[in-house]
Amino acid sequence: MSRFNPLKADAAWQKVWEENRTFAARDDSPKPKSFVLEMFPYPSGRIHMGHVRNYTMGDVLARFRRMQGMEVLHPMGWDAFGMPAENAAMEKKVHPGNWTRANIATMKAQLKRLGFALDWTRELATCEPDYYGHEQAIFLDFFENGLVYRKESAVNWDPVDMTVLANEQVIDGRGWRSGALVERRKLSQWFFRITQFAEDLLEGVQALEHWPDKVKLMQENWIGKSEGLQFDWTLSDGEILPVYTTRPDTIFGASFIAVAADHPIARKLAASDDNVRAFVELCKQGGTTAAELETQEKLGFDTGLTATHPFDSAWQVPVYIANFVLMDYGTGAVFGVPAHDQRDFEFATKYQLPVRRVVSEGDKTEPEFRDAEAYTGPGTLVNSHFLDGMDVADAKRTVIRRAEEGGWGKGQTVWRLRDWGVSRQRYWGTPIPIIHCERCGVVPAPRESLPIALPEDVSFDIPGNPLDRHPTWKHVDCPKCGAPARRETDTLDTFVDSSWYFIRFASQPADRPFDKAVAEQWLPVGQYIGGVEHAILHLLYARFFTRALRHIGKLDVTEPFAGLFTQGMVTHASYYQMEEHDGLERKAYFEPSQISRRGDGTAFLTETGEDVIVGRIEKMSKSKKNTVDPTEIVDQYGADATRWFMLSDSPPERDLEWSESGIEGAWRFVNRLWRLFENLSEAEAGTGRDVDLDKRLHRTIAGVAEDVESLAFNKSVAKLYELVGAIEKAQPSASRTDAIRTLARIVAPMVPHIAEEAWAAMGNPGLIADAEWPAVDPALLVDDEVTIAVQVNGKLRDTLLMPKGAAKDVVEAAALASDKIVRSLEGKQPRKVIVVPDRLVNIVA
RNA sequence: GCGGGUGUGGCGGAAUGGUAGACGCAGCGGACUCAAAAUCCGCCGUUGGCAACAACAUGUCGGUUCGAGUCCGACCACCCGUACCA
Repeated sequence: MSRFNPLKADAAWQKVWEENRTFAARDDSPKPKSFVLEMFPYPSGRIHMGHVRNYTMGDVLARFRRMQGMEVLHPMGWDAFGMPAENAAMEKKVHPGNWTRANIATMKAQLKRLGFALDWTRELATCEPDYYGHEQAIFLDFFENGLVYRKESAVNWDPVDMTVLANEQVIDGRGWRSGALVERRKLSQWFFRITQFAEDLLEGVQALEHWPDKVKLMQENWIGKSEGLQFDWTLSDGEILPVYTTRPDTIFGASFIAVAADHPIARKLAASDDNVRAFVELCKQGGTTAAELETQEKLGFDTGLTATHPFDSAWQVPVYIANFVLMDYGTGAVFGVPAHDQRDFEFATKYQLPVRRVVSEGDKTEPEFRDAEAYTGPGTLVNSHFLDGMDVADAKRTVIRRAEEGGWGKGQTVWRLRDWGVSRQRYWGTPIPIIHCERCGVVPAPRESLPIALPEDVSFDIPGNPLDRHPTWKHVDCPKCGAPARRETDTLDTFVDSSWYFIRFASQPADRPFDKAVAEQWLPVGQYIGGVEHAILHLLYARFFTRALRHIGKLDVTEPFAGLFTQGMVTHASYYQMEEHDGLERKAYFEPSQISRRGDGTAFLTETGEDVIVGRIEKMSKSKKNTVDPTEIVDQYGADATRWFMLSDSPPERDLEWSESGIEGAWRFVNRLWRLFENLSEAEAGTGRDVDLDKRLHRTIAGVAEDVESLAFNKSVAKLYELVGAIEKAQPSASRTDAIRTLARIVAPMVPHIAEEAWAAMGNPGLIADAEWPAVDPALLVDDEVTIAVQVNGKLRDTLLMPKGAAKDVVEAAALASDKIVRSLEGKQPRKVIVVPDRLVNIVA
């Protein structure tokens, strides 16, 4: 008997699949269509275990759906634009394109090595003109339909690197790379009008049945709908100040007004008053990190202005400038009701402003507010003139109605969601197809000039955008008037690239982004699988794209992803020693391959014997050096064992801890399978039926199908272990032979190489990848005998083997006759006997 | 702070309100072997007991129920998201 040779089998079957184009999806197939998609990778260099887990899950589902008779689209591509390529260009002096394409080649080979059932004929890379050219066409479509616009917007500007930084790249107010103090700069930038679809995006996400609640909630919060009143206050200098509130009911609890430091009123005052200017400057200081905001003191500056209460012209409230008011939400001005808003309460306490109760809390109705915290709960309006006695909702409606009648305010919905700024001052991205002409202004690039390709001859020696300083690229004649003009040198946010790649996978004509009819055959994606880190931005942007495309009549799909699954991370312990660096303590990490563990859990460097600290179990990352290269594992154990381990043990939505013993267990299982398959082809088939084994087989077929359908791979793995154990123990019989032959098909989606090997060895024609999922005989799913638990006062005392469907009184009699039960009752009379048919008997005594 | 999730043996985890701990990993004992690897058989929550068995046990405390890991209420711990959103 030989051991399974994965190296040989993997390569052989991967070649067969490739030559037969087994996994190429046919647009014209008469079969029902299924689109299985995993989030495409960024080509960072090599694949990591997270990729392997993600793509294995999708692969099992894709192969399973094929076996169920569906035409499956399971494509792969590369999210190939982005910063790391430019960083590599700066550090290693390689062109971003060469670096990226070399990484793609490496990673593609690594993915192929795992035997994924991918349709490589549809492979795409977003950094190639035959992809981003079509993206430019979509940009022009959006532009023509008013979904794209340009506006001045503040950005984080790194004056040394001469580039715009994302918020995540600003650390303690300094650029992450240069360390220079970041400036807020106004730049003219391109925006997608995502807020136009805010309501629809919110309603749509709520209707997605096959999305995790967690992700739906995150999207809802991000869109952030709130309903309230925008209304005017007249200031003592005669200006009108619009204020937005979600609590118009508390209008009679108003204590002060606060405006943002960059509010026009504050700016106007700052121009003539040094004290105001000093305070405004103070507000701009301080970081924007979570920790700092939390501890930051609420600061206010009394402008000396007052505002007239809209319901009482004699009532004046002071107007402050405050550091906690945001200019870009609502109107940049709030009115403070300290009794019923915690933040207002803190502010009022600090500046000794009145705190007046206007909503009752239990039996507390008096206007004097003495509690240590604001009351934000429900109640009846008190001390509020005509609102007294109403509940909060009624009072809100009443105030909004009065404001609208009086012409000084109106009910308004405000969204947290902002329009999507897509301009990036970078080289390695999709050029924005726009030309700036001094005479004609902003002119879209002519369609026939697409794709507008990136120039290859660029340098990264000096900071700034290489496109902007390229000697010729940006100089172009205006398409309208022919005068010398300038190309837009900003490129698109890489999230734009990933907002429509799934459409391009479904249909990829050469002359346009996609064919409407063909794309609609496949879309929406039936099952989308990826990391939860994309729960908000990527998924929201993709949902915006399909809506925008539908809006302009290009594609009749609303939701891009009907089913979503967010898988957990692959984790591993990290190992480090503390070392001193420039007087600072820091961790120096070691790779797991350098480490040996002792029985007590401590660890040391294998080579030197030095102790190392065993750190947290956390996501595999290069910076923590706690990565395990999938390729080394595949080379050692084969693709099937690696895949099997990825599916075992941990529920897919939870983190999976990598372990050496885990992969060895998977390898053992692959060999157990192999022994069954190989002995079958050598030994003569048994005769006679083994009904228990038949039943177990059919239960497993049904159970595994159900588990795979719901992506509960750890459960299907457990069921397969049980079946294999039962087959191993069973005496030879026709049933056992059937079971082994069928087993190959049940495991095929998970361990496809050994399954093909077995399928061929058993003399079957064709490929197991094309075989049908085994049929379940429903008659074998029911048992004729059941084990019934017998409890006394809810505690298990005995079990009975009874025919299925036995009458209640028969079961009860059998239970009461049991020796163990008689003993447990200790002579007490049963007061009550509960019989659950085919399950249990509970005797209450 | 707010929102969400998780909490079960040494570990990963199973369990439509109905026999808690399936399955895997690790460990222990045995078989085979000159020996090892591989493989096979057995044991494996805690405590007491030779055993039969009993008691305890699903983060904590309470509740609903004939019966709770599962439902309800309060709390604790950890993880994730978010950031002064008026």
